[in-house]
Amino acid sequence: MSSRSTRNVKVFEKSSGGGKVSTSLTACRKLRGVARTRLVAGGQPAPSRAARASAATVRGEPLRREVVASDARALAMDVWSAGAACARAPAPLTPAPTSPHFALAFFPGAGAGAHPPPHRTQVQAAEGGGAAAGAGGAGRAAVPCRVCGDKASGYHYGVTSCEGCKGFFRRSIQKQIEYRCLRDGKCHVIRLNRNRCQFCPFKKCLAVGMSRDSVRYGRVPKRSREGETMPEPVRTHNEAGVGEVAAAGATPGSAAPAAESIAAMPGGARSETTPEPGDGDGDADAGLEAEADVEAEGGGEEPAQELARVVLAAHCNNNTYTDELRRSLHNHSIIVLDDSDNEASGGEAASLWHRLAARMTPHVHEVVGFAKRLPGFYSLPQDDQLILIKMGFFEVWLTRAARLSTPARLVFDDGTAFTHRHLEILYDHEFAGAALAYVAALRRLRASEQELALLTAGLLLSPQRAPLAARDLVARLHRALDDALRHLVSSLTDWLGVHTQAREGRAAAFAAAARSARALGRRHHELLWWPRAHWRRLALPALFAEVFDIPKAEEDNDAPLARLDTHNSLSHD
Amino acid sequence: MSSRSTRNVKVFEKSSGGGKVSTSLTACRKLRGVARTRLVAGGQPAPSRAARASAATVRGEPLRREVVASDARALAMDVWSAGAACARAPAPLTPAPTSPHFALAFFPGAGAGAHPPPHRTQVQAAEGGGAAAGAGGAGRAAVPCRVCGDKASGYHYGVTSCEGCKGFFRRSIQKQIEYRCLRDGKCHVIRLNRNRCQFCPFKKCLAVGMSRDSVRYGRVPKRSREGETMPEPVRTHNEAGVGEVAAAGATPGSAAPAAESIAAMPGGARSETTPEPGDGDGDADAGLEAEADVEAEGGGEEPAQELARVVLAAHCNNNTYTDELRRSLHNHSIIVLDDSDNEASGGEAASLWHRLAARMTPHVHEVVGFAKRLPGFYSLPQDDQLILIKMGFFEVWLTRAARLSTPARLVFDDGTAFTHRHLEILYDHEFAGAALAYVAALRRLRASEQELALLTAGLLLSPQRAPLAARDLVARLHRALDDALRHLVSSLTDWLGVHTQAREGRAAAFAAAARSARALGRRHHELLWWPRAHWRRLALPALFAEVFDIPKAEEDNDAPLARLDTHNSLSHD
DNA sequence: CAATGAGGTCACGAGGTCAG
DNA sequence: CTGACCTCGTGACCTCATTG
Repeated sequence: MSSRSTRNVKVFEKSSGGGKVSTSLTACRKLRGVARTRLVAGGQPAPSRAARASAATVRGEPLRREVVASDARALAMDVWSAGAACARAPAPLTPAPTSPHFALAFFPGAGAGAHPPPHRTQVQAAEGGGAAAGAGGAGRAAVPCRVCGDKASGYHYGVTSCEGCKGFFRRSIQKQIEYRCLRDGKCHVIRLNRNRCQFCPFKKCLAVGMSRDSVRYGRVPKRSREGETMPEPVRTHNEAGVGEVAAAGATPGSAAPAAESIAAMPGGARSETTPEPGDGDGDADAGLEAEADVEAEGGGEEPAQELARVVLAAHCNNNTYTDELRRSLHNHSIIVLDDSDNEASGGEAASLWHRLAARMTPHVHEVVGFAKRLPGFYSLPQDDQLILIKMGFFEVWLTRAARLSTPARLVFDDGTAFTHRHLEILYDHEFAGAALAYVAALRRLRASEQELALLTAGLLLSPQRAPLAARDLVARLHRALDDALRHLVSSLTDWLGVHTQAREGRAAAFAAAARSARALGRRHHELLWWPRAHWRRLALPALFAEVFDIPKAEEDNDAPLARLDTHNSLSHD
Repeated sequence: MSSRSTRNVKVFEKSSGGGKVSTSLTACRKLRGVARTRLVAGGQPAPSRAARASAATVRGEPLRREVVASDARALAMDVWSAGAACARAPAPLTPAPTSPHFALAFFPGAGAGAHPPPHRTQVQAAEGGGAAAGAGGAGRAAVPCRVCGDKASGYHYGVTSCEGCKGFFRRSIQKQIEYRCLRDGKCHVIRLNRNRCQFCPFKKCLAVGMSRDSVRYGRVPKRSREGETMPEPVRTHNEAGVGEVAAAGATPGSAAPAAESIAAMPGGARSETTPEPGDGDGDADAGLEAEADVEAEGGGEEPAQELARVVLAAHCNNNTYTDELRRSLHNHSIIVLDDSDNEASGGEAASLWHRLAARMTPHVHEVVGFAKRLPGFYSLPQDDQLILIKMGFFEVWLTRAARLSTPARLVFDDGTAFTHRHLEILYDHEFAGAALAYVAALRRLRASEQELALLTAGLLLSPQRAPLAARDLVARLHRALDDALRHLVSSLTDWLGVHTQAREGRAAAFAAAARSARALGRRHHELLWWPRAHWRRLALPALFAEVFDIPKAEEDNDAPLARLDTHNSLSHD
């Protein structure tokens, strides 16, 4: 069967719907692992493409690295288990209906019995040398699945993963299966035992950032193909325009954290399972490097700048409300929700809550990812981490959303907008006004990416949150962030030749913004009484419900996150 | 054969007949693997290029396929859909997949993944200057794709668009794929979710003016590089009898069924079948986006200009009464119908009706194509679409024909002319005079192509047409067109340094022309009593009869205009 | 020639399939 | 149920025709 005949078959099939063609595949397939590219290349007229292709296609053979991975993990665990353990037990003041699982979902490390290793250093050192950085060759070792460590087959649902986890995740989502762990919900997910339990692996999938929304279609963007690992435009130092420059540099990674780096993910933190970014480093986001640096030594730079850099990276890699998105939305219509469907007692409110939840929920992931990459966050007790996220989410989200919004409406990343009226229905008149005012004020500030990063980080790490077990630590972290922000502002305005007063003014403005945000956050939590009261009828997305402590469908109190992002268009009854 | 018949979840449908795709997916499914499996034997999965290529390259014969959503339930997690679409059982954990039947019946559609915010091409942006809204002229970073907002890579098919939308549109046209929306056909198309649905993005493509006929070779006219000015969609090529030449060298395909129905047209589009019985009028929608509200901060074009651009594109691509044609006709003799053959009671009239129909019918295609590309037209209920076309056709046609005509005769594109006397025979004395007067008035206006486009668009989208279900929407659309025309007129006259009065005068003149046209249209429909009464003897062209609601030869009385929707208007020829 | 857009190419990932 | 494998739509790039 020559290629031609195959073609014909194809054609034929194409038109009628048959399912063949594979014939020729068989032939090719045999050779594949060896040098399929080569073959193909030979026949192709375009040399350049062939070259590119081969470089891209040829992948090492399945390489068993579990051992390595395990080892690394074990190491990390040892180092951290102590602290983690301590932290977890004592916290008696859990917020509302916090289910341990919620925590687990976000902090897979805990599930494994230890905290994720903030110190990637060791791991990376060990791994990095061997794989990526190594000899200049393009020889990249098999990339590990971020969920189970098996050999990844590609980038699926936003995460470098294997066929198994990919399929598992797909099925879970499609069929909306609810899982439950027979054990303690802390199974360690690795290839060897990933089928023992479904709940834990699924949880892990989510934890590492799998989401149907994190799809990357089409061929991989840039290179990352070429052999040499060109040290990305790593900004060695913070120059005057730090904020801007950094933003520019890191944004591509953030808008597409997923796409760009095979290693990095929006979900943020890498879990203990994946010891290292593998090849991803080449185009891995600067953020990782920054973080690594910090942990490693943090030498050279000023602490404040260093912190700012890390926070910026965390921000850029976990935020989809980018300027770019704003720009693209500007050129299109903003869709104001229609008020068509509703009426009935609270019908409209219910509808709005659904809409709101649908658009807000995806960002929970981002904020969590962001939090996880904030220096020191990991060292907090688990419960504190949860509290901070639950209490700070709205504030951070609103602050980010301000970028797309206008004084008249809150605009989401899909272009839909909530007007004052909508907010009024959801919350109340005062709140609606206050929220929009906050947004407007923030916009007037024209905060840079760097400033936003520090501001939101500060909102998240607020020591005055209710019952924090490690309030002192949080306070310390917060102060550091605050200093960094002030430092940044003054250095910037300084650079711009602004008077001291103006400088102070800007710093004060940020402080005021933070206060406003926190006030809004508090009020927001109070106003959640409505959805809490109507939770049964609302059936909001699980994750949304979790963050805001809204009771959710009774049945599975165990597998809360199972439905994560499986938000659904609910019933209108 | 069996192997052929089993494909995926895709169901194929032969061209015409508004075939429904209701065939069961399930049925097809099981068989499939059998035929295929064995190939696997070989070994590794080789993305055999040969196979791939054939699949991609071959332009199969015209084959219409309906891509059906593989899993309707997938939308469960749709975060983007505003209104929850299918209300599934309230039970949150229903693992039960929606019955395929259900899915097909209501939400047959393309299942697709989501698009993440992945990669952002390395934008050289680098500068963080304030977002000077608008006129800055200075280096405007990345121009956005008019379809999805992504970074545009150029001007494709008549629209500034990105590689993705460009490729998507090309494939859609080449393969003549029929899409369906899983939801309500109102998905907001943006980069982030453009892959979730195919129907809506395609609709959007058409809505913003994409057309294969809008080819523009060579470098872009002048500026427009950033400034966004609408350069006349050059209509470079347009062979003689253009009508709608079978563009695409592709589709050497078999004999394409001569689309003899209002349905088929190049501007082609598919309309959403299954108009929700409930809210036929549907509110705003994608099509509207073109003229929908634009965020206050201003961004891209003025809504009016945007609308004008789209309408102009639609006009230029669906009108053979061009200036060029006028010029070429000038160099030849206008053929005045001779009165030789006739006599007999009405003999002459019958003959004239035939001649008229023969020359007018081809333009039905054009007007339909034009209508289909008017922003918002798609969102109208099917019945309204039909009504508007039926009622507006004559007016639009006459307005267009004015270009070739003279105060004494109506000239068709083949050079034949109908004098007052002819018209008198066909209609009546008053009408003949009025029609010629209208033509004369219009000629005196010396309307530009852009003005003509907006004028005719306004004629088509007249809210006062009889029983429109979505009269409000039509009214809105009409107002937008009206505004655009007024805006155009004033800006133009302004530019020419004309006095305000003259400006007003011109705007008023167009308004008057529109009124005249509509009056003529109404009268024309009344005067159709004659051909309606003599339909049996006349045996006029089906399409002609269809537009004017004249009984026609028995054949298919069933699906007269019904074919409008089911038809894939993209088939050329 | 350079610029530009149509169209082709083909790696890539979603999602389906079906032995195991 | 799992997961290796398959098909196909996607979209970043590439080639080529056209035009200033």
